[in-house]
Amino acid sequence: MEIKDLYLQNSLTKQKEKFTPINEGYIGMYVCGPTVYSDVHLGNVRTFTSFDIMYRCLLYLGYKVRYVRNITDVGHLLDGGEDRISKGARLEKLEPMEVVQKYTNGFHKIMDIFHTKKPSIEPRATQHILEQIEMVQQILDNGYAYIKDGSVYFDTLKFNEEKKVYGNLSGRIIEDLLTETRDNLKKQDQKRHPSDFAIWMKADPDHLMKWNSPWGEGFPGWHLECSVMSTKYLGETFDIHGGGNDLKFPHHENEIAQNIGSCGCQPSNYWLHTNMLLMNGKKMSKSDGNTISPDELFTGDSPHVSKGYSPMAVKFFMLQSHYSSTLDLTDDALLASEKGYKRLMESLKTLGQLNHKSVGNSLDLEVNEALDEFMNHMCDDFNTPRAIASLFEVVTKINSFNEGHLDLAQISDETFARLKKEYPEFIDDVLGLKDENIGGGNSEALDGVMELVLDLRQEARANKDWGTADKIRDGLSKSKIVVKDVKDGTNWTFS
RNA sequence: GGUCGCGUGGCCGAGCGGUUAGGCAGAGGUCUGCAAAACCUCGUACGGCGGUUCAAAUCCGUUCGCGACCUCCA
Repeated sequence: MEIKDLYLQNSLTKQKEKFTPINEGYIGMYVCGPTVYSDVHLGNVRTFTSFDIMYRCLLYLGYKVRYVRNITDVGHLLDGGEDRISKGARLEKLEPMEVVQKYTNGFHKIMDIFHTKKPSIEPRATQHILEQIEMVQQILDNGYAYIKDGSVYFDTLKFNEEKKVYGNLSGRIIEDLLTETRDNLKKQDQKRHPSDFAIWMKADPDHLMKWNSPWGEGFPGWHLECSVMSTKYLGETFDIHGGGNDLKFPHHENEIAQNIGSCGCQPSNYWLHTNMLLMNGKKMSKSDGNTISPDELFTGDSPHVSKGYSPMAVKFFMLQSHYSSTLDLTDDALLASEKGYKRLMESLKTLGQLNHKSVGNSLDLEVNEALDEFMNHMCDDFNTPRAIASLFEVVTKINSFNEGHLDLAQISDETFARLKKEYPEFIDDVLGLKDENIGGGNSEALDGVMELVLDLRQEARANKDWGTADKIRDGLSKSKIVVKDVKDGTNWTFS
């Protein structure tokens, strides 16, 4: 099968390039996952939702994708040199792995709520200590690292002199890095150069998470896990590497250095970086406290929002901007997105109710064009805002057909079949948006009740008993059910 | 301080040399018992100042404002 051309903005080359996979029809994609030391926040959600859309889109295009997203459960250092996971453990009097499990569960729950697909493999750093030790050894053997008092450091200066690539991704110049950090040398006493970084850290006796290694008891450096796990599951060079753009430096830069330093090859052909979610114009950040949790957003229990917003409304809000742009979270924007999302969902329901009988095809072209545009925009670096714009072209068509403003008979059977098939696929399979009002177990019973109630109201209306008709409508509205009289009957939806 | 990015109509947000982004809000209309919804029409926006060009929101220079990274962060 012929797969449609896809163009990606590659952070490594800073250019938009036509995507060519290493193995035709197959894609290896690695995304840096969360560090599980506290609850996820919305910024994490935006990033992983963005990559989920990419994953979905690649699958829809017909690729076989192995999507690897790690869980970082060790190795992340705090300012004081303390492991993040250990810190969490000490504070909550839990085993480190208990902390890891707790927040991993929480992360999974939120990703489910946002209707994202599970990655093909979700490896953890602590499950790959042996491989990490091996990679440290390889880097040492290749001469790009040195041992200092039980720790192993990556020798960025030597690496750069030989390979000339350090700083390519993040646009740093190694000489600048050397001078720029000269005044904090005190914290870097073991390093030869300020830009060097630890790939293996010696552990203090009271450190909770530590392993034996050829260099003594210790734990792996943060950047190492991604180098190791991407290599293990996707090969030394794979297709796509993603992550938040705050990981570009030092994390991804160091990751590249480690891969090249151990096997001599560039880990990924295409690097994609998602931009930050802002709130009040500032980066939403756990460490700064400028944050809102998914739950607070759902319940509205936050000074930043006037009410609660459903997960899909929030997701739709995120998809209305490009993944590589910053997105400022505001109450007004959320309000607007919520309505747009509902209109989109309504159109899906309306489409399902259309009865088609073709007598012509004069409207085929515009329907097909709008449908074509969706994937065209998705294949242009996953331009979800434009793709959604073309979806709204279709919304208008569907509603016009429904209202009789456009003649549904003027599209061919073939086009109608395409509309019925692809439009819901675009929304659900590609964008991962689902109708939140469907399901819930009691909908069958509710449907029956509603049918009866609306029948009664219809009788009242037929008798011009407006008082009763309006009473029913107002009463239902208190239960968040909106009644709409259309030309041949009455519809209802949740508000 | 160094590096990079951004400033678009009331709000959010695409576009990045010439053609309608889109959503929400607002105005008018159609429909309707009323309402809601839906559909149709409408705003002529691109921080300031210069420049390049037949043509600039889109390129160049400059200036102001904002943000990100340089330290853990998606």
